[in-house]
Amino acid sequence: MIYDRLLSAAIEHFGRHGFEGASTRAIAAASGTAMSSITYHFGGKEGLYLAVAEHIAEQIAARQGPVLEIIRSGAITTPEQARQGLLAMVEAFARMMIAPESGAWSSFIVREQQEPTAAFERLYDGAISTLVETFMTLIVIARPDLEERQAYMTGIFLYGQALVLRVGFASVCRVLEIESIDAETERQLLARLRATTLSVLSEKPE
Amino acid sequence: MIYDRLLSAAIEHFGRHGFEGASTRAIAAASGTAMSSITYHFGGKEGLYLAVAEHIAEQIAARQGPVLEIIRSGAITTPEQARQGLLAMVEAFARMMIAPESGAWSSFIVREQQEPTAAFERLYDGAISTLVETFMTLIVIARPDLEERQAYMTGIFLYGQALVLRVGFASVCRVLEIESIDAETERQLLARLRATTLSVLSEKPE
DNA sequence: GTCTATACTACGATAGAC
DNA sequence: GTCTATCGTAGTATAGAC
Repeated sequence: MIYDRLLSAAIEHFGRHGFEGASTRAIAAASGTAMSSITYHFGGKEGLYLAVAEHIAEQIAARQGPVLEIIRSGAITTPEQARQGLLAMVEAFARMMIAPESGAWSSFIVREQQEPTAAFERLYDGAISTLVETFMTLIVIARPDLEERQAYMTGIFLYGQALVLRVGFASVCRVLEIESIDAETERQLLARLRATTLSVLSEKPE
Repeated sequence: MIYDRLLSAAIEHFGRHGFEGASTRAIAAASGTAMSSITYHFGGKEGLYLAVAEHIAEQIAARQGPVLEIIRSGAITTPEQARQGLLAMVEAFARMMIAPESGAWSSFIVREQQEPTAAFERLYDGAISTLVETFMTLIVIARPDLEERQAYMTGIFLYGQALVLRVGFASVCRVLEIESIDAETERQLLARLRATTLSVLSEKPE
């Protein structure tokens, strides 16, 4: 119980302020417990940080799991089937980027991408790798005109479109003149993302 | 002289570790001077942080300035002209994302996007706003079939494609099985980015 | 298991010598 | 202008009471 409260407070604090920026005292206080509980349950600040990474990986795997399930069960072979699978994955990813609940996760991961620590291994092996591999398998099928490496690069750019919704959040809000992403804006964003994704996937060689 | 050394060390430290994570002692040591020099020149840690934001904004403005100059001088009116302008801007931005020298800048900006402080105002007003406004003007011209808001969203996604090269750096390297982005990979990435950007800009309504 | 008390380190700010 | 010395605060870790 205190274990869980510590973990969820830690996600918030580490996500918002980074490893150095977050304070174990503040995390303990937010959990209504003493700082030494962190030592008892996680062995210290670093142990807590790694536990957060593992928890995030599990949550992502759980959220993206259903989509992956559908895709993998379907025995996808045609470019059109692959396109539909990719659309579903991009949309699920974009929804996660938009959801305020996952804000701390995204920040946590983004920090780790730029300055990877041991936590990045857990994130990548626990969740990201599965996503990326499925995605890359599909895009190779969807774009048979491209070499494998070129197809991977295309996949990276497709992911980037969704990523910007979180990583460029402050600028996105300024451009659209909003404070946060409301339901209508989200609908429009997803519709537009669908359109741009489709046009990239249907891109004709010049 | 010491002023410049402090500033450049600060960019590196703040970019890598964030505001709380960076230590004034470490920055001073890296500059070969005493910590109190920071107080003298910048008034304190926060003053130094803001000075870094301003410096980054200037650097970006200087780097992206030439492209903006060309675009604005050309009196762009046709969709085809706008497409060429957008391609140039996206490419310039992607080059900046790939360049290792700008790694600290990007990290600095990304942090500010997710948890904006007073430094974000300086970044946005000093550099980002000009870029974004030019970009959005062009995309409205390039995609006359879209409403303005839809066009803006499309522009956001286009930027995201380049952004992922920095923000998802660790994953990009894993997918492409490289340690860092070499010249040949950079060439391929830019070529692919050009193709996906073009297909988004030429997207036909269904 | 959880809390209190304490030890120890590192931080940023500041005063004062040069 | 730059450095040294020092202060107060906040950080993590740890020992020990309950």
